[in-house]
Amino acid sequence: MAITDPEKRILQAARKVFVEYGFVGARMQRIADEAGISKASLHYYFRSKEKLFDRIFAEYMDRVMPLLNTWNDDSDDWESKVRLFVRQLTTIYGDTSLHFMVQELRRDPAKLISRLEKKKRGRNRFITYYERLMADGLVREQDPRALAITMHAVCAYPQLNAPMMGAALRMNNKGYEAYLKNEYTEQATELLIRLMKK
Amino acid sequence: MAITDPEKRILQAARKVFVEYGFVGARMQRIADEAGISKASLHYYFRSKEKLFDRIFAEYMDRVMPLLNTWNDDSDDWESKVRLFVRQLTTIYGDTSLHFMVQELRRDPAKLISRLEKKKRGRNRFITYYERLMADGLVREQDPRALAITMHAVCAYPQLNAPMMGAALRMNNKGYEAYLKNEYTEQATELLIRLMKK
DNA sequence: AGCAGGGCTGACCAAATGGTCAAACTGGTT
DNA sequence: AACCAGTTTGACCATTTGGTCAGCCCTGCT
Repeated sequence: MAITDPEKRILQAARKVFVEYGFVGARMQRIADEAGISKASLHYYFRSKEKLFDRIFAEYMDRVMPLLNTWNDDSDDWESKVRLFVRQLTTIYGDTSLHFMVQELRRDPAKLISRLEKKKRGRNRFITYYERLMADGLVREQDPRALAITMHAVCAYPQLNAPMMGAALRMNNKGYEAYLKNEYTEQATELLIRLMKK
Repeated sequence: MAITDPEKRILQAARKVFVEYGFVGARMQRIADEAGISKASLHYYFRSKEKLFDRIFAEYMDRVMPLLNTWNDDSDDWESKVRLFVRQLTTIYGDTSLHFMVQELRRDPAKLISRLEKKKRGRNRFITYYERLMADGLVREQDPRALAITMHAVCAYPQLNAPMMGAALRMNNKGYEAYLKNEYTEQATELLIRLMKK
């Protein structure tokens, strides 16, 4: 609790509370407490719950969206590219609390759309890239869309639905988390590469 | 709006409202309206919001849980087994509103645990099955846990995070949904089978 | 008709919650 | 000291929401 800019303290508190409880479940009082100020002060800095939420949500959005469009690189070494991509996806999806975004996106899809239209220029880069690789005969012929979905699914889902998958594998919280971090990511990467290999 | 058992009408209304808004966002008044009765009547049948919610949640849980343990069959024809499994997963995950369960499970993981302990007898059946197949040299050698996760991920995620993936693929709602139903499921099945083949 | 009991509801309540406001406090400037 | 602008807050408000309750209505029984 260092003496820092109140606005930053508020944002940090809001992040925490919104991610944990979602927009509907979050309480302004709680955010104020967490930031160490009064609720009135909170409203002094951010006029409304909605305004504050939008700020937080946009933040997360801007961090995740680029991942849907990566793959600028045009090199032929797609294998290490996949490795890098998976590493990025899992880490960002992990500490970015994807579940928060999924939840809020469902509550108000308009938010995504408006924020998305701007960046929607051109086709998905992974797809373009993979099509090029196919044309050059470097990878297996298949619908790159299914591949794209699979990549994201394999990285995101185990974290998104951790309680269920952990239970299915008969692991407790710690064990499942450890498995994800220590073994699964590596295994998933290999699976994905195998899917693309000719 | 046929004249049916009020309790059934309530349950149906509750299902709809809880799934759409989640426990925190759901309103008892709304459920009552949807069921065509007064809020007081609603409380007459189900003492509290929590009690009503538990009933609904348990319902969904009982429908999804078996999927985590399928694979009774011991035949060697694992390929058609995979095909069947994927079909089941996608349909049940689809109309069962997996997002609802994921959301509520995160809100109160204890609910899963208590309801899970009962069925937690023995190991995961898919894993046991796959280990047998490996021992018999019928499939590729690999950690079946990663495979189990991948299967669920590939079936659930595209529906769970539809807005994001749809956007990533530059499709509108309808288009994305159509793609999932008409092509993706098939492609995903083939991907999974290819992952297991020797 | 009278009555009993379950189903159903309008009116009501207490608590929670997002938001407002006038007043107090702070540090810097003249 | 007087003043000013930006910051902070306790007290307060209107609304929403889960839940309660006394009583009405309906049906079947005597």
